[in-house]
Amino acid sequence: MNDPALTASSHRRIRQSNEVAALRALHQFGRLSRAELARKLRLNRSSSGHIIASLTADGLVREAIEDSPEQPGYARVGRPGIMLELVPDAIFFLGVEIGVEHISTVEIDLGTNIVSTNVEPFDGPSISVEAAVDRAVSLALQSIPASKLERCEGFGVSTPAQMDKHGLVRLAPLLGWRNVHLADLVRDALPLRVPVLAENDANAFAIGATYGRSEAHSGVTLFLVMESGVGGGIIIDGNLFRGANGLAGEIGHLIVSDTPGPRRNLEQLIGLETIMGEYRKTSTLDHPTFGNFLVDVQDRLPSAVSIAEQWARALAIGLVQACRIIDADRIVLGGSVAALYPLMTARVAAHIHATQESSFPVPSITVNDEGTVGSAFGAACMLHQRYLSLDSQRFADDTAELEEPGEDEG
Amino acid sequence: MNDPALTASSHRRIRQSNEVAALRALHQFGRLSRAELARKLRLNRSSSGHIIASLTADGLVREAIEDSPEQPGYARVGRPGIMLELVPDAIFFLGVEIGVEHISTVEIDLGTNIVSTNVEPFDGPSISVEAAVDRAVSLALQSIPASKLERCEGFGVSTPAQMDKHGLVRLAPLLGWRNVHLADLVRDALPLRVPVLAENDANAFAIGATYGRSEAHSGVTLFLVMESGVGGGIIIDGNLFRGANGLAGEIGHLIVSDTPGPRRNLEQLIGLETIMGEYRKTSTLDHPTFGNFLVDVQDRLPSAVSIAEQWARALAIGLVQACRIIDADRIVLGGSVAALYPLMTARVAAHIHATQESSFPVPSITVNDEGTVGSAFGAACMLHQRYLSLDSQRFADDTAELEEPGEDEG
DNA sequence: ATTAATATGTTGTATAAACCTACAAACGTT
DNA sequence: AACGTTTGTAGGTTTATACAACATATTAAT
Repeated sequence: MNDPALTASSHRRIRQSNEVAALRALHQFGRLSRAELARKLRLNRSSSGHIIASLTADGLVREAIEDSPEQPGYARVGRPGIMLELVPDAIFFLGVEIGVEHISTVEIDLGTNIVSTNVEPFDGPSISVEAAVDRAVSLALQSIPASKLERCEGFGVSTPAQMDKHGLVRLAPLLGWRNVHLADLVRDALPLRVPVLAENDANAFAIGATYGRSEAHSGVTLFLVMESGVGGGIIIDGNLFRGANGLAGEIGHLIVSDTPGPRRNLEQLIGLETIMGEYRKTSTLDHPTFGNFLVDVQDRLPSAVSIAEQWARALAIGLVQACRIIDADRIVLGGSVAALYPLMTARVAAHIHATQESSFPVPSITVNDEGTVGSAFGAACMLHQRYLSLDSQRFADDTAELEEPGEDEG
Repeated sequence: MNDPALTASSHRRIRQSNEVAALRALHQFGRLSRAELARKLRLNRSSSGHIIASLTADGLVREAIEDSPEQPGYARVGRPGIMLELVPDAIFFLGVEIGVEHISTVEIDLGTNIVSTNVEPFDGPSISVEAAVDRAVSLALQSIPASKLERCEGFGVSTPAQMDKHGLVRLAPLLGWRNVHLADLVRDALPLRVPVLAENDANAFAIGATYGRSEAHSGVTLFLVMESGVGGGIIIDGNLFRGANGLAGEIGHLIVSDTPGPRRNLEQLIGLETIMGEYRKTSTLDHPTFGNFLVDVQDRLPSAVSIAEQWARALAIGLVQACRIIDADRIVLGGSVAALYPLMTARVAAHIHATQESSFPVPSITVNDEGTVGSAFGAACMLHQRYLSLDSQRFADDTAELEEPGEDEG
């Protein structure tokens, strides 16, 4: 009906917007004085003081105790400012990943530090959505004392599924779901009333890997998660780019084969499945693992190197193709297969140069070192991000919560 | 230094933001009463009145004379509102396209109506940047009376080049340019001090084809310009997505060949050059034109149909590849080759379905019917868009214009 | 050690712009 | 003609920022 960018700013909204900006600045820069904040926000010093007073009253911000390591950069003159910081345990957010083989949960605080994690084996395909949601919710809440629950300010879910931005799952082939409103199910299963967001696991991973990172704050980052499947996500200026149907960055389904024969997509060429399939043919071990493969590659065992070389080539082609379309300046590799990249950096670079025209820029490629809870962490970060935005529930109280179902474009 | 999204809203900014929102709403919806505007902007009716008064005083908005065609939809009750509209000739914007073979210029008014156009033959490769800029500027200004000049509020340039968002051309292979600051050159060549923006021609075309269109106001549109070369642009929620280096959407360099032999990119498969090359081999005419080819395809001449079929297949593969990455919900085809699409709609759709997995959504495909000045028009639209934003020069007067060179990420 | 210089945090006042309420005006309906 | 409904406008209120002034804390200089 009306564009989000079109809504006007009322009086309350100014303060809200500025409080949010202050919180974001504190999150991004860690510690700031009121005066520094005022400069960053192009705000008067006194206004900055008022905003901080309000945030302090809410328990979100406090004056840091004197242990600042005294930046050695430049000797500052004049009265030193009182450093301010977010109060980490003022509130917290939960993220869960409902995977195919496990459920992971993460609790993060206002400083996006991981407070605790849980992982539990899980047989996704054999379990109904409702049961999966129940398991996920109880696992996430099990280590949270009841007294702390009310400080929860958001619950994020990530799962390998195509879903729209409202959390309506169109299709989750690996879990056998179809047309279920995951976000609503989680909302109903929760014993608290907090914002709930659901997102594709690769997208969530991408958010988690970039959220708060100052490098990712501007520019285009392509995130690749390589496990059995190959998923991906795109972060533009620090925000997830979902595309029209949440499928943006689903790079695993790119067609890469330029070999004769059946058409093969990137997932079939660089996924764990394929690597291990090839490796098993040549390995002398009974039950070769991916770790064995990495060692063999490192030892330059020809059979393993050959597999890795194929992988490097397919990866390079896939990345070049993707960059022709989104022109990323940063590529981040994640998932267990990413461990192969450091051994093949030069070969991947060579294939990239061989594949694309020389006038095109080459993006930087890095490996993400998050643990196994990356996707759940990203889901939690989504709610942190939401909290530090004008959509925050912090401001939902006064607005009359006008019900407008189906307002968005279908 | 500080993120754009991080700057706070001061007092002036609120009004500015609301004036901008009002102008945008009027541009988007054409005519609105004060009360309608207030509802759209979620603003109080009286505030809406104040904002309109201010805009009217500036000569940008006026009360429409009584000729509204009286929407027959629903009989409205109560006092009818006074319709407001933008004053089209309050200000104007100029756009020029410095092409390889011609220079085109467009003048648009505040309502983004085309007021006048000029086209002039031009031999790009043989002419220096400075001379090209001079020619472009004088052609754009030649039909503008001096008295009107001061109402110019922006000048846009489009040209086939890789350039950053500041208008610094990295490389323009077709024109032989390298590392020239096109926007600065144009700024210096202009006898007026107005905002100047430069953009890649395909990107500009994409803006022009979607700007103001309500369909494009949300969602992801992939725009394809098919001439001798094949360029492209991506519009996300009504805004151009440039990527890290302005190369986003440069789909012509996608690798599509899955045939054995040399690797071929999309441009080499669906560009005018290729089609005509193949067509010349089979045509009985002395100097076959693309028009002849279209007729032959329409007449189902086997040789022509075969060429078109190859084209349809390559196009389908390219589009599917692109959608795997950006998940577009709308594809717009432009350039002279786009005329082939209506004859091949079914074949393209068939190839799309054959190429991608059935679970993926199929974007809608349409043909853009802009004239030859599309790219220059888009360049002008960029400045219209800028004028209707908080970056508008309208607001630059009071702010102290603090010079901060090199502030952006390098 | 005292003074000057500089930057910070706080306070009180001014101002801008939105909100709210009320009311006259303009139109359709009864 | 009376009534209900919606619009546009005017006066008063609210709120959050800007501005100016001042006390405070620290470094540099005399």
